[in-house]
Amino acid sequence: MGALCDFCGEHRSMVYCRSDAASLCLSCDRNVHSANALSRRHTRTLLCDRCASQPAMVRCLAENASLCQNCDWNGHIAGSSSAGHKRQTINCYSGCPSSAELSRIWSFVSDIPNVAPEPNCEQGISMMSISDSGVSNQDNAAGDSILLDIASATLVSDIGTCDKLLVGSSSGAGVNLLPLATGQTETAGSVDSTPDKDSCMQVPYTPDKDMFSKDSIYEDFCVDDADLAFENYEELFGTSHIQTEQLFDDAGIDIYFEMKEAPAGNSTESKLKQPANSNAVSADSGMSNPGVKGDSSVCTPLRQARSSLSLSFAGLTGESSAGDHQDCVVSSLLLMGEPPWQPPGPEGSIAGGSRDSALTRYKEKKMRRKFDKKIRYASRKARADVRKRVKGRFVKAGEAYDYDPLCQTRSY
DNA sequence: GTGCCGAAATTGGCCACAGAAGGCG
DNA sequence: ACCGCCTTCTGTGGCCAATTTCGGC
Repeated sequence: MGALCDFCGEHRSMVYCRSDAASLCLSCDRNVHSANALSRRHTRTLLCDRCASQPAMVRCLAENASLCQNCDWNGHIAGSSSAGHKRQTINCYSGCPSSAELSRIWSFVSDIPNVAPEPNCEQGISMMSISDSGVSNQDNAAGDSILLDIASATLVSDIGTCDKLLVGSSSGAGVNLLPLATGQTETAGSVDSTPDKDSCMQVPYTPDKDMFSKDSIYEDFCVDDADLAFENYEELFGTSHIQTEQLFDDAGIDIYFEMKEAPAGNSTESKLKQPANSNAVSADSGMSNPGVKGDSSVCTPLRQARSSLSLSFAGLTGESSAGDHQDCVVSSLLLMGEPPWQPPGPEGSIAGGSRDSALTRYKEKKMRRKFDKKIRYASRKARADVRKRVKGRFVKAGEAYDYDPLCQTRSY
């Protein structure tokens, strides 16, 4: 740490605002994000203790440090002595929490400076959205009520509940949980840190057996539920049905059913696939970069999936909450290196039947949706249905055609 | 285990045009 | 503020070429 606040340049930065792409001290964080309702929606998280430039994804309990994906990966790379460190997720928050509220929730952060209450910020903790999930929730059974609330909400966090957490609030403190912005999984319990959401590799982690031994976690992963997030998203932002459909198209999710079968211990390959930048947006940019296209040997399906993802959200960047949701929901679902319901390694091995079941359900739903394609303009469809074609292409009225949908005849 | 090759599967683009949307007087 | 005219943009389905994946050797 030690980087200065991007805003005031005086105080040590503590949190990272993804929407602003800025590291801020707590004081400036409150000032900046109390300006208006939109800025209050910016999701922030702790700054990485190691590089002090990226948002922290996990808290390493052994090192007592908040780490971004890159640093987490570098520090807990497979095979290293620290690979078994227990880690917990650090999710993002929004609103204008006071320093007291922050210190209450980020109990592991000992040096939260005092920040004067921001008069413009009417909503403090009630607006705040933070999730401090993981083992500490279980270990600190006597924690305060907020932590317990968070814990209870997080412990049930699977894909199916993700969207609920996003829009709802847990009981009591009214804390809204926001999934972490980048590839961090929503997996509760000990963190299965996924430093490389860009590749199909496996990463070291310390699984909470209780979490993953429950078949129900995997069994309950329901694409229907996951889809809900995107359907709601569509309702909120008007994205076309087809686009949302593409989010979970074959390449988009099938890779998560398939890739877990990849060898987990191939550190060489993993290294090769590790992105230079763990930032989700950057990673996506890289994917859309034509220069990357040449590398067809690396996880092509993933690239395709993410390509469609970036297209789907092409118009939703910027300051809006949509961008935040893109980060927090979509990224966490699709950009993570592995599916949250499937921890790597033997301990995470789930009965093949459950996996097949999930895969089957997904495929069935996908087929349904393909046939359920929404037609926005029935009149256009009606016209297209009767329009004459040449090799599938529409032809001008009166010109020669080789296919007439009405009578299947040719004009020549 | 690896590489090559052909087959199969998937993807994206093209076409014309009615109607929606927006700008302008 | 409302209206009419004009221009631009969008979406629709079938086919095909290009690309990717898969399986056999």
